[in-house]
Amino acid sequence: MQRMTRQRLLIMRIIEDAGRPLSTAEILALTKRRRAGLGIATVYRTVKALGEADWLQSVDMPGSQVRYEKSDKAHHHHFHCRKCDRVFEMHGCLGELHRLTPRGFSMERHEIIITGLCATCLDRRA
Amino acid sequence: MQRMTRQRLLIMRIIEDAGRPLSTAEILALTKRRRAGLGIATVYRTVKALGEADWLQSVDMPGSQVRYEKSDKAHHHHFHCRKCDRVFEMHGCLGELHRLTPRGFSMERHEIIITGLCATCLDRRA
DNA sequence: GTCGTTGCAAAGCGTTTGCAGCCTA
DNA sequence: TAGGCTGCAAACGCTTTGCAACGAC
Repeated sequence: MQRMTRQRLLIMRIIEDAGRPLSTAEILALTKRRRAGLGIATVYRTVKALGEADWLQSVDMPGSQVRYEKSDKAHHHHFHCRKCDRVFEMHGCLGELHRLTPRGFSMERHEIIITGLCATCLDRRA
Repeated sequence: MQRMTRQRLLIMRIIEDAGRPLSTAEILALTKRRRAGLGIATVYRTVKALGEADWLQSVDMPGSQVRYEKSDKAHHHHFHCRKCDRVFEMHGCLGELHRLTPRGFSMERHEIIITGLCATCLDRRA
């Protein structure tokens, strides 16, 4: 992360504007929509570099591609819409997580993922 | 799932004996340990067929391979050891999950994943 | 004997990497 | 102008699929 290039600025702007975690495919599609496409390898290398710089963090969704979001957010979890495959941020968390951890095991991180239909897909189905 | 073959019996027995969700690679390794190796394609096809027959279900662990476990278990969640990469079952669940779901969204499933060190890896480190 | 199942190898698909050329600092 | 960054294409690792041979029923 030593030089600021057109590609990096574009990717950072796209992630900041998204309002939800984006996959590399989504990032690439959004660069094309802005008529400023770039190589998929650059997207992968950039999100990796931005992660190492602690500017973004990855969001692993089970059974789906990894998404990326800015790392300056408060602790939160994610909602995965099974219809449009988009991921949304959910505010808050649940206590009592240590209660689930098996005896003798140490908890370092936790993830709560809710799957279902987002508001848009619910509306469209009606 | 029309014929019961040596390969299918073996895979079913391995999953039943495991006591924790297994990946296709783990299943294959366990068949080899029993000196009864088989093709990796057979493992994939068998877990798919067993899933369609509702005998097992897949456990998607973020950033790791899919694991498989018998589907006759009570509702539970999973612990992922970041050192040995094994996945363990955790009993119980947390209430209040609907509290996290965004307004206008519908929750269908949820997943709680705790990451850390399992008892074995904690002991070995000491 | 039939045809569902297996094993191999090839094909897919998302992700990573090698390398020549580009462009930021 | 140096060398970090990009884009292409090849390589990779995991998963799926085509096809001939096998074996459960």
